Amino acid sequence: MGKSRTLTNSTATTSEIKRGPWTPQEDKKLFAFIQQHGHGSWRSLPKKAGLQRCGKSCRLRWRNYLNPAIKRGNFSLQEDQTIIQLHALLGNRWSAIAANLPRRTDNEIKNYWNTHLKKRLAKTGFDPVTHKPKTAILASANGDPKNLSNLSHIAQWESARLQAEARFVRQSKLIKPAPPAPQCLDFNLRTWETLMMSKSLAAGGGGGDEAGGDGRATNVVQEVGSFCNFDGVLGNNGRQFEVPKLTIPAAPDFNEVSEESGTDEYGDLFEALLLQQSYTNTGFDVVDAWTLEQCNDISADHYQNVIMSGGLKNLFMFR
DNA sequence: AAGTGCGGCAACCGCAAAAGG
DNA sequence: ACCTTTTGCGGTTGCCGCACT
Repeated sequence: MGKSRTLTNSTATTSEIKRGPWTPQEDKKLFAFIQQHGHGSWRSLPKKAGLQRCGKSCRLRWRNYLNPAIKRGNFSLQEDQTIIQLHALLGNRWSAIAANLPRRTDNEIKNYWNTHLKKRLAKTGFDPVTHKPKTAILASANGDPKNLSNLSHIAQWESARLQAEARFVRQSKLIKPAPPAPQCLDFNLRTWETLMMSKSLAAGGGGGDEAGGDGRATNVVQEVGSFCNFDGVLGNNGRQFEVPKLTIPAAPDFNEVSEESGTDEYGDLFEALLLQQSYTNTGFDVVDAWTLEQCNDISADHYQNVIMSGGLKNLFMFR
């Protein structure tokens, strides 16, 4: 730390080793040399290639920039999701994450995480380290009984996460492509639970304020109702439970809502959807995946309604 | 037009693990 | 078994360019 790159170019003491940004000429030399001879020993490469760099610097430059096998440029939505999912499982093990993203380097993924994804998670109310909803963390910290449902969701998430992690380790040992794993943790189940919770609250004769004291659960039901239709029954590995199948009403004019719209009025919801998509695909047996294709079928009107009522995000955050 | 602040990213550093002698 | 060298990894820094004032 603190060890500065002010060393850069300033200390002639370290012989003639150059540091700092690479010039096109240097890139050309390194590239041509490796194309012709391979890199061999990195330590001896600079001399052979006529570069005044240390081997380590050459290696880094090749690995993160010059190597034609690497892909540069914008990350796709799929890649975003993969990174978020794998980070939830692996933490800051960038090389392991990179191994699952063909042609991407660990350095690039690390930078992308730190500059984009971390912020996106934080913005949508998730802790970028634990991947848990911040509100849930707070609730567990103050032991508020009104937020017990949060705790059960956290436990559910954590349990599933650990299973997924164990699975990941097993699969790594077997060196086999990872098949989808059978653990139910999906949007529909949570939606269902939220619905059930709300119904029981309603049946208990409470008004809206019974739901966590702020009427939110009732709002959630209303929003789910305005937003989706429920049907379908499914089983899960012998344990039967009935879970509503989520379908999104089709609407034609959703094109105006896109990822690129960024900071428009749909931005928050869009990010929540992206996040939801990321978590629901964490290698679990997703009953009815909430795909972006489905998102594209949501009408702008629905979006606006939900945004204005301000509750959907809370649903995503397991309220 | 100039100054300032901020975000993104390339590159560096130190440490750990692996490989070689 | 030990030591040295090489490679890999993750955290951090600082330059550069863009946006804003």
